[in-house]
Amino acid sequence: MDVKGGATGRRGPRGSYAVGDERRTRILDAAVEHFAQWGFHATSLTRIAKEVGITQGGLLHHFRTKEALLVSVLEASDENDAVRFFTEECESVAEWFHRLLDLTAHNAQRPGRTRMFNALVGESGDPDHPAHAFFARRYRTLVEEAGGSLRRGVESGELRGDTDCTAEARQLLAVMDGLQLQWVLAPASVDMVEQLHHYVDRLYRALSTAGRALPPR
Amino acid sequence: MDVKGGATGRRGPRGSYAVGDERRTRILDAAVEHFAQWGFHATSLTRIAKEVGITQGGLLHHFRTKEALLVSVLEASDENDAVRFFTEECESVAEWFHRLLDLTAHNAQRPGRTRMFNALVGESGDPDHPAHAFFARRYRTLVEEAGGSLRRGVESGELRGDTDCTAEARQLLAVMDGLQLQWVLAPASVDMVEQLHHYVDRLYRALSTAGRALPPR
DNA sequence: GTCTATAGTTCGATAGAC
DNA sequence: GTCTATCGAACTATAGAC
Repeated sequence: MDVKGGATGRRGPRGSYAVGDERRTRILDAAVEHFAQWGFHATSLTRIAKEVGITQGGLLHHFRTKEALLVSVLEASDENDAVRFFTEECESVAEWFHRLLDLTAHNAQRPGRTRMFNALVGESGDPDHPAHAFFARRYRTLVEEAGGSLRRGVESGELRGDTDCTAEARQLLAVMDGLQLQWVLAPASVDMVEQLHHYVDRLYRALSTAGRALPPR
Repeated sequence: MDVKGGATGRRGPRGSYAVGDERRTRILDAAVEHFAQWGFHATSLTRIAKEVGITQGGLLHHFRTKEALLVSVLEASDENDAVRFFTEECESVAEWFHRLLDLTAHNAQRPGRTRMFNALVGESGDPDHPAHAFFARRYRTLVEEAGGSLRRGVESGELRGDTDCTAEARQLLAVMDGLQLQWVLAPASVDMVEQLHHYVDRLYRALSTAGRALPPR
């Protein structure tokens, strides 16, 4: 959580940059909503600035360019997502599946971020999109990490030896993303958690050596 | 394939609007690529016009507003997609699954349209987006039709009686959409057809009364 | 059917006052 | 750290000539 420029103030009660940091956070939060609604290209810095009560010039003091703002938003939100839920080691694949359900439940609690990811992932198919490299790398990483979790399950004997871990990882991510697309368009009609549970339940039945449905926590 | 305004000219060799129709088609094709790259809001009519060799004013003769162009693009491409692949009755669920694989293979052959759908679906989570109603209705329809195909399979005895047709339909659409997102970002790393085949194969094994993998065509 | 011209906005980014 | 002012550019849509 670094600060702008070369600030050297130290944190503390009424620390010297506590105010600036809070403004930064408010900008990031507003930016999420705007990227969600407009995508990157059509998002207006002026509108974001107005929302947090400053001018466009004032906003550019915190983020030098529109693209820098995008990068900050993506990095800040990914840190609290995939890293927290995906990367951590799990004692079992079953537990890891439950973590994915937790993540999905969490996403349903913050429509802004979920909608933003839908909008930006879709846009960033264009190789010239400023987030293209970010999302390409993100999926590569997520497939590797999810695949690794499954592979450990194979090695521990929890999953069958003929499991195609990479393919299953990709498929799992696809289901989660696809459910998010449908949920954003009709939140009342789609229960993401229930749907994903339905999926991992059958998946566990197919892949586990026990051949049983996903055990509860 | 109706024409602009209230044109009443009849088609024929050198028909009165054959030229205009071809221009219209070229505009629509170009628009697909631009909506794919920029989404709706950030797409520029001037750039589309330049691509087909006319001016922005000339383009607006064929489509009175940007939004009218979007609607035309969506309606034209949906007609040749879901309707052709999804709606038709199938003699069996197995055959219907093979049709979905055909559709996926078809989508892999036209990255422009596939990317456009990714970009617009993501953007249209915003209720104010000009395509929001279109996509909300589209998923409602597709879930109904896909669910209907499965339900006929239950009634014919091909699928188990306890199949949750609506949930399976939603899940199937989610997998297809999610795979498209990953494929657009890394076409060389993701084989959509193979991945979907992997999915429907297991799905058929789980849902069919025979309990066997998807039979080949 | 396509052009030019233009009205009326809005945009990202820079520069400098305070 | 925020503001004002401003530049240069792009945008949608309209109006009217040909």
